Amino acid sequence: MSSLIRSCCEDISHIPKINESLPSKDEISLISNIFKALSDPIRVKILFALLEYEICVGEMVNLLKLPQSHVSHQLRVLKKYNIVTFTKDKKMSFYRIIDDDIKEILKIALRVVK
Amino acid sequence: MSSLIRSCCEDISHIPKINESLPSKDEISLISNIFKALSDPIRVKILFALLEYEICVGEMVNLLKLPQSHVSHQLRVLKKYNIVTFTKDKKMSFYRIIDDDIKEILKIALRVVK
DNA sequence: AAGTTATATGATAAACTTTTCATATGAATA
DNA sequence: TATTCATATGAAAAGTTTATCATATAACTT
Repeated sequence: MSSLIRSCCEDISHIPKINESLPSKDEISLISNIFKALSDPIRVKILFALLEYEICVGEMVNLLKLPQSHVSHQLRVLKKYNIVTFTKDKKMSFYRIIDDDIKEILKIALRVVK
Repeated sequence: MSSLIRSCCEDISHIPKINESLPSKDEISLISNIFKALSDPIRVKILFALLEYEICVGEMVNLLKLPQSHVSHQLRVLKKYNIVTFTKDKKMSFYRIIDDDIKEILKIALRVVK
């Protein structure tokens, strides 16, 4: 992983080769959407809480100490980008992370900043 | 990883336990900054190109077909959040990804969208 | 059925990001 | 040292996101 090829506009072009190796336009857009979902500290805090818990909105309000509508809006962003889903039980919605790969991304990011 | 504890504002509080398990405020802010850096499709494209290459700005302009100042500004964002660094050689700046963990995050995100 | 509780939605102001154009810097070459 | 080329920076318009308040919905309770 550490010996990188150098690509420069002066020498013979690596661009066709690089272009072949890149994800498609749609994939790139979906990938950047995942990271957009994770790019806010409140949402990151929610997601670290959801690593091992399934949490209802009221409990998140207690955890985050933010207005309930603010918490709901943040959960909406996470839902919109397919990071979380929820199960209804009585009056409550219990949120959880959909994909273990997202948990893995969060754990690696924590390792990076540690 | 799949058996989650349910935390609800109605029953005995899991909040002290959850709070202990969470990264600090500063760590959460740094983590969300990593994701902010990755939250734009142009920057994601740049980073996938940098997975196996060290690329100068002019070559990125050729690859992305965007104005040179736009590419420079995007690289600035990636530098600001410590995702990339560069080596000067003659008149040129060759950019590369600093940390293999960031490469790992990008590869996992690609797997998620595939 | 009326009241209460849990969550979601809509509208909007404030804050931030993206994109562009123009220009600056700084290194190499004539 | 003047010119050229590669990259960086600054300012500003356009676009997007965040945070807040007010209100809506929907499901239980009385």
